[in-house]
Amino acid sequence: MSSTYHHGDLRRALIDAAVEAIAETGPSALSLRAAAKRAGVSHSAPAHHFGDKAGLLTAVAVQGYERFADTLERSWRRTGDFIEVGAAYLRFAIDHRAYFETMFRPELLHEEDPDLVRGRERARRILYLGSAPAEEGVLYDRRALAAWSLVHGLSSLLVSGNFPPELAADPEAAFRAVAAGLGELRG
Amino acid sequence: MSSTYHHGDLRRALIDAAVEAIAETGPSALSLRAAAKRAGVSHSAPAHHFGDKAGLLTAVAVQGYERFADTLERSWRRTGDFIEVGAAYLRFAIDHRAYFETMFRPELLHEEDPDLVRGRERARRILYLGSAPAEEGVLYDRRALAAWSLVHGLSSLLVSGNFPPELAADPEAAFRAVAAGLGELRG
DNA sequence: CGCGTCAACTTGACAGTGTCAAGATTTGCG
DNA sequence: CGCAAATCTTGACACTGTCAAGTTGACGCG
Repeated sequence: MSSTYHHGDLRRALIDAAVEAIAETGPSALSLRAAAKRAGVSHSAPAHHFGDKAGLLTAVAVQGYERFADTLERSWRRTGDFIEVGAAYLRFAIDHRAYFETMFRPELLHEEDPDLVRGRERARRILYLGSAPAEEGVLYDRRALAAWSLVHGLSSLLVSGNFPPELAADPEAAFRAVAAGLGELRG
Repeated sequence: MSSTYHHGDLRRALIDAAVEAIAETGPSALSLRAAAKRAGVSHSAPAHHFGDKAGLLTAVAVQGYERFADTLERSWRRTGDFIEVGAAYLRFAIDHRAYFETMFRPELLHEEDPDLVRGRERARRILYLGSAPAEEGVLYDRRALAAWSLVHGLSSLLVSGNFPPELAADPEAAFRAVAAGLGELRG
């Protein structure tokens, strides 16, 4: 039967299936066989395209980094504001939780994968350097690192359920409130 | 043979074995059978004490939260300074990486476990309220939430390998530099 | 048009995993 | 001393990732 053999776009279909499954159970509980079943193919079809379980998760992470970097870049261009980019970051973590969780779980990925390295590097460049044009020698902007840490911490705490319940209802508002009052921390 | 039966302190031994294993492979790759072998008992001894794989990980997380809260509390008493507590937080994440990673991975734990809830609550109280005495109605201190997010983000990024390489060598110094310049973010 | 080569996918097998039921051993309490 | 309960083991089951071998289909070349 020609419908099963040569699916045509199985790679993409498997990634989509994996993302769905991850959204339900988290990345560490992803099962290759379950993803294969979801895509309607045999249990070892994923291995052919991704080699490995880590290979499939790496492909998910790569796609995640692409969308992530696109989102951040767009937000930078539109607003040029740290706070707004931070809010976009937070929204990405919430709306694309499956991607977000997979991206920051290196023990499940092929860290040396060229596409992954490239995607990560692109996202890092946006986050480290902030609005500063890529000066030679300047490897990071301290303000950007602070902003990144803050919003990544908020996102991680939120996604992992370690957030004050009364703030979890509107995390973006909480983020804006916290960010607006950052100066108080110094005193 | 009386040496294998009635180990006497198997529960603790299994937790220790689990912590060692987690330190090597991460919490999601923990194997009950491997932990049992490490402790020198049969493959299903862990189930008797912890019921579940999630049960063992929960026990690890509970112990982690206890040590974590002790560390933070001690730092508060000694210094009374946000920055110093943050530094202690960061050091804990680095020095007790296995605990730290397990604590913030809810999909692997029994979230409703009373000991876990208690431990988490204790840590949260320290982190949310900061130095403020537990006023009624005040559920969190904005400065504390900002500090917590910042240092948790730094810790997570560091532990997950998403840190500028030249800063990863001395993360505490990086944290202090970032925290000291936080006010700049507002402008 | 036919054929062969190659990629895409399947089938079957293997060791390892978590979990459960049943059994064996030891402790402690009456 | 003896019995009940707690502790641990043994054996089994379904499921997992991975690998080798086989099957099917597409595509270019004669």
